Amino acid sequence: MTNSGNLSKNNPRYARIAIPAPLYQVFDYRIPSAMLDQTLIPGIRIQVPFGRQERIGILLEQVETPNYDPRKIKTIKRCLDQTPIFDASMLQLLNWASSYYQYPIGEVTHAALPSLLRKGHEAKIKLEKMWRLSELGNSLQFSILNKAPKQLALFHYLLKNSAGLTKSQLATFDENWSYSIRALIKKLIVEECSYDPHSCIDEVGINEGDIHEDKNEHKAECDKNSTTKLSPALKLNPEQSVAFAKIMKKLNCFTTFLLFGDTGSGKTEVYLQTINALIKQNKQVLILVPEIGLTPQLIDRFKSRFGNTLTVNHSKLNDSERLTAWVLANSNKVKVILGTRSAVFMPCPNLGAIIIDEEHDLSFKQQDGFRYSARDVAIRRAQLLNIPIILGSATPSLESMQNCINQKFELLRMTKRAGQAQKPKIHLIDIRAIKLNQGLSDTLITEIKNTIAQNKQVLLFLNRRGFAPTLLCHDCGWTAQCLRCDARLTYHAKHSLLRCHHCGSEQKLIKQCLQCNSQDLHHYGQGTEQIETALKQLLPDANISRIDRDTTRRKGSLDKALAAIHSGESQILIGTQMLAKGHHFPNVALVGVIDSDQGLHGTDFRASERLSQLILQVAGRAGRAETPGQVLIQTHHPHHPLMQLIVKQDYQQIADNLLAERKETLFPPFSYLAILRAEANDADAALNYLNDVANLATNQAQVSLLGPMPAPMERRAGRYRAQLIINANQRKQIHEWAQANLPLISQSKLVRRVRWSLDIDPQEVL
DNA sequence: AGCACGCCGACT
DNA sequence: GTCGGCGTGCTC
Repeated sequence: MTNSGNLSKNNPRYARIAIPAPLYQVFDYRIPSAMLDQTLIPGIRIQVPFGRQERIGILLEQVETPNYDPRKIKTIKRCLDQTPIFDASMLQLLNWASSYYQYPIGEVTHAALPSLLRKGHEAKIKLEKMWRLSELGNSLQFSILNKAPKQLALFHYLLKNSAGLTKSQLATFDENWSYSIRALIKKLIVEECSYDPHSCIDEVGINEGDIHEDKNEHKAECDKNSTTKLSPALKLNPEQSVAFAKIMKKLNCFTTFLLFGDTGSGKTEVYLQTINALIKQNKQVLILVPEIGLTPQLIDRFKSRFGNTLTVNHSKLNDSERLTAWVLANSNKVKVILGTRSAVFMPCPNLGAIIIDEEHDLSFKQQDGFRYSARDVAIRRAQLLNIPIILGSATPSLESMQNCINQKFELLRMTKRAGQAQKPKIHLIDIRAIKLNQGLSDTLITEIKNTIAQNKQVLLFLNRRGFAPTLLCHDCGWTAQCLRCDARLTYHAKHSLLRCHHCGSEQKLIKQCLQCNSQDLHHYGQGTEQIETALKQLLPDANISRIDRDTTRRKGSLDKALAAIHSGESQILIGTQMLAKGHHFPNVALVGVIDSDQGLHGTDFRASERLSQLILQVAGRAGRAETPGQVLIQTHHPHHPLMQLIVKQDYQQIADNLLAERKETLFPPFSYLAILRAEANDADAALNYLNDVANLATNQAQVSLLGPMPAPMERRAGRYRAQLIINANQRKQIHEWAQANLPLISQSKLVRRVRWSLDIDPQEVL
């Protein structure tokens, strides 16, 4: 593939470049003679003229014969890198992803980089900003600061630390440091500085201690696995030991493990010890967790174990923090790379294993643009590098379960709770024909009271925020609908609003029916806000925390609420799935699922799978420490077979049943899907476009097409949506069909009127 | 995607 | 007469 070395110097050489543009092709450029002596290694960034603009692309390879009229070929403007920003295996991975997900290679390479690198920033990081006294400041009489005690104190502190102080050092000295510093800078007493740029991190590696304030801890971790300040490994129970031993046997070859471990069985400890083993071999480990699961708690747990050999890739990092994380991972000094979906593309020059926690989680699939599955890309990455990958879950996806049956994955099963904890007991509350108190049955209310009386916490789960999902006119039956979506508006009592949860639009609460002017408007159904209100009436003395998107919108409010829960200040927690994932609440003894029936009649073929995963996950929040837990599920379908299996907490059986169903109906994992979606401003454009594609598409691959049909919620945010489902027995057929028809899809004469997307292995068939 | 070109309607 | 609406075409 890379033939740069083999070409004779006399032949004209062309650079084949991936350019970020929604175009399914690569672009060839002439290499200027000045660059001909340089070794242009694939994977470097190159700036080129593109149309009337300039763009930064990635060199894929050098070729002797361009795929374009040589007279029209333009010349490279400049190289941005000496050493490749993507190594050979990463380029291979990106090429694979581009063809697998049928997405332009230039966009794929673009998506795999932090934004500063996309914009042409050097692949190095500036060291942390620091402040020190200026020459003037050093020769100063303090007396002129007598009227500003804070500034004076800071001045003395800086005088003692002539080399300068970092943001965090200053912040520990005085939390309002930035005001004082700014004032001192204005007076020319203090100047900004940073370390010598030559000691910047580059591909050679970081200069120990320069980045992290805590030099000792960093050194300790880098030199030897001295565990001075770091928490020690826990003792593994027999099941954990077996799993760990099986992983250890395959450290040097590609194996996909499915660590199917019930809640509390100690999956994380298996990860941690695996990581430790690899660090001892000087290898790196990449860990991906769901978006919602990358909590401060989890980060702390990893930090306390691996100290500064860790880099984290939050969704909340800013551009330069992202670049720092990227450079650190690339430097190979950082051994543990922890992140969400996009971290699957983090550079790891010495990667020894990949871990995907909660592998069934939806957030591993990107839902717009480049619609990749980080889990599947990670498996491919592990395969290319010939290293093991561990997928962990208490409720694995049916795809992964089937892959174990097919022996594509190696199953590691853990059923015992680690430590003292016992499995919670799950009971159903049959709420058919039962009078409910704002959605709550008497049984549930009584148990809530009992639990808090015993000084234990209660967690109530309802996957619907707001006060009530429906506002209905009692006289004529009219309901408040969103003007831009085919959806009802949700009543939010606190702000007296009607909100659309699909497009975000909101309006003041109306007092009169818009159809018959009646004032007899009622709200129906319950949301988390209503449950909170109801419980405040029922238990006026209880401390209640509600956690959903409405209460955690402001930065830091989630952390605050979680802190109140951990301190025991809150006795009752009400939340949506935000609360169900990733958190440990050791003192929760009762989990209540207020409405379990939503998922039973979903339109998506994965609705049952998702429902059982979610309920079992919520149930797992109960009784994690020595407190035995109880789970109560309110349902109208107590005899539904799925509900019965959920009570038994038998996910294996649930999966077997659902797999049998999928086999019968030929849905994934027994077939493969792609969806061509389209949306447009007028009602017919999207359907017309999809009809055009469906009618003109070549079908050598013999796929079956379902539709075109309107999307289940046809209108959303004022746009009409439609979809065409492509279904086949073999993965290959999907790709053949997509490849053959992509020109038609992207260039149909009706395409200008729509926005379209092709989704390979869609997760939501909506 | 971005950007320019070009062709039509409604303004100072 | 020009400003600017967005339909169309192109990017090595």
